Amino acid sequence: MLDNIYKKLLDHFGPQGWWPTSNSCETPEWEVCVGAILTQNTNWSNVEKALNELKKNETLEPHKITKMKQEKLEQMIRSSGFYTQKADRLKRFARFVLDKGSVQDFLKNVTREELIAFNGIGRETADSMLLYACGRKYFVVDAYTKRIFNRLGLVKMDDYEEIRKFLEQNLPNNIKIYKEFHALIVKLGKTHCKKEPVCKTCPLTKICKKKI
DNA sequence: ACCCAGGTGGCCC
DNA sequence: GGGCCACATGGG
Repeated sequence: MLDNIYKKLLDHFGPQGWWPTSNSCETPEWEVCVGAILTQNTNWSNVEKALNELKKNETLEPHKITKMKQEKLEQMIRSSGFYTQKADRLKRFARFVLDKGSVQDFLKNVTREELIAFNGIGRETADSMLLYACGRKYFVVDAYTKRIFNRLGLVKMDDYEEIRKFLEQNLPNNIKIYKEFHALIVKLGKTHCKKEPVCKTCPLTKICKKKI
């Protein structure tokens, strides 16, 4: 079933290529983690501006962020919104990562529980980092995922962990599919049926019981 | 002038 | 466990 949905979305939209990173960063995985924090309830284009600002000034690397004045960091990431909170989160997170030894040590050893326990990282941000930076099979559940799978009648709840487990139990054992599927769900959510329940052009129309 | 965006934490009950 | 609310910018 999920297989079928995945194929339809992939056919319709094509590969989304998440998570986008620039080639200019020494460690793309670190850039993914920074992006994951900056994109909390924020349009990606605003996040890109903030990331470009950090790259332009060569201050994206974790040790630079730990040393930077909070006020300076706030101004550099201003475009991503909630910049006071996010600057604080980034500074503490960079410290947290470096205290693991290195970015590579962090990626290899950090646990989901540790990430969620970190103030400023919730379930979705944790799973985004685990999947797209650490390369581990955790499905990222966002508001679109909840909305779409509820309207498809495949889940009947709003609970993050329940939905994540449902997806992980029914998805092929393939990390590329985890990565691509989440991105495709976001694409679908952004482009179709924002104002329910009309969905004439929805690529899932034929398998929808309810409209997405 | 609204409304939304690749959420989270802190309250409150 | 869920229901509100603040947090803030930029684009449609």
